[in-house]
Amino acid sequence: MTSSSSASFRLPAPASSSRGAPGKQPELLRADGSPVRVLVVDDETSLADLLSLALRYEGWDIRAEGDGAGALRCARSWRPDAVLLDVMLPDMDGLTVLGRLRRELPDVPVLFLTAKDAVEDRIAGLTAGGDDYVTKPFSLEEVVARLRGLLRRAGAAAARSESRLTVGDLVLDEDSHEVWRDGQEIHLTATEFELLRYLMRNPRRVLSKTQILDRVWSYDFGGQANVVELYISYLRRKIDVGRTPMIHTRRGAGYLIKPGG
Amino acid sequence: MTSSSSASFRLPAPASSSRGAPGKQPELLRADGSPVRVLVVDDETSLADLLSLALRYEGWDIRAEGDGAGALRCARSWRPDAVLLDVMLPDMDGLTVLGRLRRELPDVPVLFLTAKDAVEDRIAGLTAGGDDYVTKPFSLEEVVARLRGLLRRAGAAAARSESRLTVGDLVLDEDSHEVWRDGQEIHLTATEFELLRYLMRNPRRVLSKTQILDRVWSYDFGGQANVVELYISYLRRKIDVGRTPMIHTRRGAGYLIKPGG
DNA sequence: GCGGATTCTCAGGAGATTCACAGAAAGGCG
DNA sequence: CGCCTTTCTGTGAATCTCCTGAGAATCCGC
Repeated sequence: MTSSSSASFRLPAPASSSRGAPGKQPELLRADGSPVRVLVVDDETSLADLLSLALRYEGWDIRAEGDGAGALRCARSWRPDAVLLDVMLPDMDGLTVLGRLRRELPDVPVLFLTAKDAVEDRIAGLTAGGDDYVTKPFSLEEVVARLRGLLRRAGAAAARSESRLTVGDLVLDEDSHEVWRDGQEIHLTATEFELLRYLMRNPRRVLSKTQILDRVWSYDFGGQANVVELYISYLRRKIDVGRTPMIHTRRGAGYLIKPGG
Repeated sequence: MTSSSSASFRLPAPASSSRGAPGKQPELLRADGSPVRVLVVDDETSLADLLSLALRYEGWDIRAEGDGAGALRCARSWRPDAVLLDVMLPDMDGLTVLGRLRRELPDVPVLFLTAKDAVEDRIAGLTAGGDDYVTKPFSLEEVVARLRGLLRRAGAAAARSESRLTVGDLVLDEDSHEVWRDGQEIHLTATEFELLRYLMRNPRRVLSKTQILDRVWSYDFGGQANVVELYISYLRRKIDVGRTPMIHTRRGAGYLIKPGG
């Protein structure tokens, strides 16, 4: 076997200032400092494009393939650090692709994309090796979060401590889905949690309602943009009530979160 | 039993490097600090792949072989710390393989995989020397646990003879299968025990119902995901009744266990 | 082979969550 | 200051998730 080129990841020194990539929190990097490589495999071009765009924005190196053959070719030559794999592909069974992929990249984590109606014929063992999956339709935040989780766990232990986001006295744990403000635990619903995570991953940055909608709600959401206002309101009630507000409105622009004061 | 003929699972193949361990408890290591080596011998590729994947995720170094000849070759050159051996191999009798394996690796523990209808006393004889066995179909948690037990007892683990998991005042002994909450012993059925062990091996981490199903139920389970809810309910009745709850539901995400509070 | 223990399906119900709608409140501008 | 726009939030309904009792099927020890 070829010596595994699987990179171990490390985190750059934590800092609160923005960095190369879009003002995000600490980025995952390969051991040599180059960006993490993610292979996207989906035959629906629109989806693949959407995903590629979003993941690129995370500062990752993205390559997309539309079928199993291409995916395998790419895996072989490009050696990605993670794979985003639609289990329904045109040319070959998703599981076949997976099998060959694993033969090629034994230690690379895979995030599966599955249709929601395929839940019934679930595939045993899909998550057995620490892999994960999301069901369509998904939100981009969800995909990014899961992917980060996989990369984090697949990488060096050093990167493991980083399952928490912190802004001021507000802390969010991505593993346990717990949130604390000033040490006090706060219960959030799934949507509230994803919204807050998105805000906290972009501290001090104005996010428009459209951006939030595109990012936190699933891509097929057809409702009113006003849900964002509603959920911001919910969040405020839970984390800003009676304290120095951290969520701020920029009229005509959007919302942002920043440490109190 | 819904004979969901849907997807028979096919998974990847072996390879020789190790993926970082998950956010697990103490890891087993060899004396020199390198990962423990486990040789998987099974002619059913899908099973061998599934096992390789799961064991690799434990942080172990895995190699897989499909027949007795390959197994012996690998044993000789690679010197594994444990062997996972299907007693039904195409080219030679399981006993023969075992015999030669023993000549090669006298002190290495072996975990047998056997069909459920296999003659029990024959296996009993095989395990006389401190080896162990699991019957197909098995759950990954079971295999991993047994393997950990064997390795621990064989001393490959550098002083890490921890057979107990502790989360708050909840204690689980993997050797005796006993469980205590606040000093009081609690009787659990086999499935309840495995579920609790899985939760306790991943404290403060949200585990989805799919993850739990993939890990705690046997790989051929074709039933409804709602068994997980049921067993969570059983567990709560036994360990959380009238006390500070330790098992928590994260709606839309999964379950997690954490010390009271 | 018998009887209790265990595993699992099914389905009803409780409760949580999501979201639209609409009026109230706040901000901005002439 | 009055008016228009944008944002906030109360209400309620539809939906979804989860919990659990009941009972059938199966396993296991004796």
